[in-house]
Amino acid sequence: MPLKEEKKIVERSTRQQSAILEVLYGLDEFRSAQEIHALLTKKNLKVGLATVYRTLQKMAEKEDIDAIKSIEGERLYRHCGQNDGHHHHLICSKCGLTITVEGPAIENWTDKVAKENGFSEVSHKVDIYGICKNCKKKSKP
Amino acid sequence: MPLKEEKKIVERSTRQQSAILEVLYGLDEFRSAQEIHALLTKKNLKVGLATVYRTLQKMAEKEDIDAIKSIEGERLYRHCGQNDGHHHHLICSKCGLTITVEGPAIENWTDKVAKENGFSEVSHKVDIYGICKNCKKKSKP
DNA sequence: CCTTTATTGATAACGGTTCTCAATAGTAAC
DNA sequence: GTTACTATTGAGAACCGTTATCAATAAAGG
Ligand SMILES: [Mn+2]
Ligand SMILES: [Mn+2]
Ligand SMILES: [Zn+2]
Ligand SMILES: [Zn+2]
Repeated sequence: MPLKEEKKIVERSTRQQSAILEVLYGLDEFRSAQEIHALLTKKNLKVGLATVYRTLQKMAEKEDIDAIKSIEGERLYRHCGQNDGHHHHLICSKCGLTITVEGPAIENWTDKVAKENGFSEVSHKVDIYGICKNCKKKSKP
Repeated sequence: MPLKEEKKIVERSTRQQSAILEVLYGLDEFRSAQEIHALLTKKNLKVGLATVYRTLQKMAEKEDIDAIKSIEGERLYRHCGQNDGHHHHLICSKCGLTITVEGPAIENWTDKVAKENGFSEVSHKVDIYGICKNCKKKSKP
C-alpha cells in the first residue's frame, strides 16, 4: 500500500470553459468553432482557438451540446436548450435558424429498416435543410 | 450572323473517365476519392489524383453516382446500380456494406415537419449506420 | 492533317481541425 | 497561505482532404 493516495482529480473548471458556455447559451443557431471563437473575441473574452476546438468537442462528446455537420462539412455546435433527449433539426440554409424536432415516425422507420436487413446497433442522424418563412419572404420582394 | 458556327462540343470521353467508372462498377460499398485512386493504381490504370476528385465530383453532380459523407466527414462515392431515384442508405460501419433503401415514411415525415414549420425547398439526407449481420457474427466468436 | 479547346496531372494552395509542448493555473493536501 | 501535482491552455506547426493553377495533352469536328 503506497503512502501516496490515488489522485481523484477528474476535471477542472476554467474561465475559458465558462466563457464558451456563455456564448453558446446566447445562440439559437448552429455555429462553427471559428465563429464561436470570433464571438468570444468580440466579447473581449480571450480564449485560444485550440481551446475552443477542444472544449466544444469535449462538450459534444458528453452531449452537453449538439453537434452537426454543415452541408460543406464544417462542424457546427449549439446548445439545444430544454431538450435532453434524442432529437433532430430543421435548419434554414439561409439564416441558420434551427428548430428542434422529434417524432416517432422516423425512429420507427429506421428501426424497421435496420431490423429487416439484419443490422444492429444502428444510429441515425436526420437533419432537414430548407428555407425558413422569413428568408423566403425576403427573397421575394 | 457570324461566319463561324457556334461550337457544340459539350463533353469529351476519356480513358480516365472510363477507368474510374470501371472501378466504381466493381464496388458495393462507398469509397473515397483517394481509395478509388489507389484501386486504379492497383489495376495499373494511371489516373491523376486531381482527375479522380474532379471526375467523381462531376459524376455526383450529374447524379450518375451517389455521394455521402462518412462519419469523419470524408466524401464517399458509389454507383448505386439499378436505382435512379431518390433513396437512402443503410451502411455497415464495420465493413462498409451498403444497402439501398427507400420508403415513403420518412419522405412524408420530413415534408410534414417542414410544412408545419413554414419551411420550403426542403431537402434531406438520411443515412443509417449500423453493424451488418456478418460483422456482428465475426465479433461474437 | 489541322484547329479548337476540354481534359489532364504535378504541384501549390487552402481551410478546417488536430497535435506539440512549454507555460499557466485549478485542486487537494499540508 | 504554501506546496505539489497535473489538467488545461495557447501559439504555432503539422495534418489531411480537397480545390486551384496552369502548362501539356489529346478528344472532336472539319
Ligand atoms: Mn431519430
Ligand atoms: Mn428521402
Ligand atoms: Zn432563414
Ligand atoms: Zn459489415
